Amino acid sequence: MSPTPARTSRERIVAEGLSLLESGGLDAVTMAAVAERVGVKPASLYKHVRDRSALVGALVEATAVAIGRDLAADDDPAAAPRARLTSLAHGYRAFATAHPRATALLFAHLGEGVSLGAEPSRAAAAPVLAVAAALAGPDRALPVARVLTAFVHGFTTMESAGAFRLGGSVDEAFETGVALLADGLAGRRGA
Amino acid sequence: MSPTPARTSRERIVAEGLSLLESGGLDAVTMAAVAERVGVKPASLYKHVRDRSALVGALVEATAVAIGRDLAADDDPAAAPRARLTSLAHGYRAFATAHPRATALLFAHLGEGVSLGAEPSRAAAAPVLAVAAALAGPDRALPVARVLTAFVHGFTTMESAGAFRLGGSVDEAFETGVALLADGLAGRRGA
DNA sequence: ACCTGAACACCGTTCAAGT
DNA sequence: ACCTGAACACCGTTCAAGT
Repeated sequence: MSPTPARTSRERIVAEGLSLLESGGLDAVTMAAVAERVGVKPASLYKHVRDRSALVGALVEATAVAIGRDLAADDDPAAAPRARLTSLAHGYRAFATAHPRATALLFAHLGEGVSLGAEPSRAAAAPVLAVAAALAGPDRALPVARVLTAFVHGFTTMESAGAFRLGGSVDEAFETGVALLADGLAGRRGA
Repeated sequence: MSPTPARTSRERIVAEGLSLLESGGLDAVTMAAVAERVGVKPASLYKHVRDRSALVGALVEATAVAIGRDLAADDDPAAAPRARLTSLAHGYRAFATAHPRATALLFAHLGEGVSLGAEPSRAAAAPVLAVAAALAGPDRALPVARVLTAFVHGFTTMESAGAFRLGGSVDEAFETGVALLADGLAGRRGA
């Protein structure tokens, strides 16, 4: 008579999906594996999630919100713009080191129709836009934010994919990038 | 008596795999789909390729060689370093526009063991290293090349994933990035 | 209202059997 | 020496039946 209460939740499903993603890559995020982790049969997941691509979309969404929260928490609007840039870059890299697969997925082609929702997208972008505005002024904030995100995302993606195999210090390369962009912005400010 | 001659080849398989990759994403690169394209049954592919992950590895390898060739062909060692950087950045972006899925795969986690061979990796990196050396000197070439690749790869990955949705000119953002990096390098040259 | 077992289509892979 | 059909394990998904 009484309808059975939910034995799992979308939150648990997303949490276990993220865990599987980091431990085994996207291929390991299987409806069967997620179901087993949350203690339910595969078919039951469809009561909580439309299908597997919606689940992957939810993983990306959760990741966007998390990185946005981390970066916003680390940002100090009262600090010097260059210090804010350094902190932002280090924060993104730290997040990418902790969650490499999820971070790589942030800007990947998912299914044809699948794309990040407007709100999570805004949450992730806000801290970068704020720092870019401080560095380059409000009317140059958007292109500068895109450049900063591209560098920091590209670098960390390559790093966690194991692309830097010619020796040398990867940390030094990252600092070089941050410094070059900061110097470029400083040079332009007077121009 | 006479053994049957091969009805397909690794080259055709790779070519059709790349075509499927660009038209439908990595999920569309199915042993069945590739086999049908090359006119053979799925099981026969295993005479030419170890398994699906080796096939994907071959797609990445072919892409690395192709982009290395394109970038090297466009580079003019006699040109001014800044012009060479601009040409390199535009060349990478043009390649990524023509082959977005393959370019994104260049620095993706593939299977656990799977990683790009040394030779294709070197072929792809060589033109970037050459331009970086011209811009920053031989002893700073490696970190600078990493920074340039990170920006250009990150930007084009985000662009083809449809990440730039806040309006504004994406072209302008790309030029901003190239100019910032060039300015940063120019400023540092005297330091 | 959620969970399950059974079923289906599809995919990667192997292998004995063909030529 | 390469190709094929048959077979197997696995995966995503649906749905009628349970509680």
